[in-house]
Amino acid sequence: MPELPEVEAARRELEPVMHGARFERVLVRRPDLRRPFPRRFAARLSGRTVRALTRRGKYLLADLSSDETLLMHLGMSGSFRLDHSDPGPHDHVVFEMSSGTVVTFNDPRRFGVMDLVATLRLDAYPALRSMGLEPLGDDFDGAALARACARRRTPIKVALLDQRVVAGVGNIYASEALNLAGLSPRQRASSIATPGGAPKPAAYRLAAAIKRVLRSAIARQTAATYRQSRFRVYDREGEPCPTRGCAGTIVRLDQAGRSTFYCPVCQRAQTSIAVPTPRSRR
DNA sequence: ATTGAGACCTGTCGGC
DNA sequence: TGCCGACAGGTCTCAA
Repeated sequence: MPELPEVEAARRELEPVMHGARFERVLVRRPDLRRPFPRRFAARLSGRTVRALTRRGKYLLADLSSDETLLMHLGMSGSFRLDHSDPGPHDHVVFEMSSGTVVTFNDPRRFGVMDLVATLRLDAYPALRSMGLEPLGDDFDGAALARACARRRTPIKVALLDQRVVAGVGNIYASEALNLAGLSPRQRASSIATPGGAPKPAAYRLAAAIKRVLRSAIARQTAATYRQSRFRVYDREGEPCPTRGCAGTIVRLDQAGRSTFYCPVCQRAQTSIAVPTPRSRR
């Protein structure tokens, strides 16, 4: 489930019941997710008020009145539920909020994370410290993307999954954005930048495609209609490429152990890697 | 310093 | 029907 759009959708769902509310009771029904919970987890939350609920990449951040921040990551299979049903299997954490709502965290695979850190030291939190720009932020554009990709020799698809390059993009939307931008997932990340790190046109197209794909996914998530999302290429091996005028067929390929879906016709590696560019300075 | 492979954990789905 | 392997939208660590 959770890449940036899904996490943002969760944030928007939780915000009304958590923002300004107090943790009345915290139930930890299992001592660990991907990592053990921080010590005295429930006690440190109880009685605290949520001053703000924000998102950074795939993390949800609850700013607490105790000057600590609750970090939540959904991993591969995490989700929140707002109801009063009895806890079932894989319901690992239950928050009873003063707003009257019960927030239940469910995570079958337990790749999720819950952590507490002093808000003043939030920036030093390892996963956040090295995290790249927010793709929906104003400062993320072709130039920023090119800078982040310059000098990376991995395939561009693999680079997009690296949270240090762009925050919040995962396996689905990496494939989606590359298709929309008409870029091959196999070309080197550095191929969208000049040797000096300046953006090539592909960098602008890709940055715009990332924004567009994420925004439309958020809109779909937020829509009350719970219909299964339709993807351009993800999980569509053998189907026709959605690009207008393209007669290609989606293929699947393995990159760094993850599935990539793309159209070999309209996503041909543009530039054969080394396009000699005129003298450029660093 | 990068990069790839393996590990973590559980559920589901397709094939035999 | 039932079993078994392959695979799943994410990180983290380790070794080359």
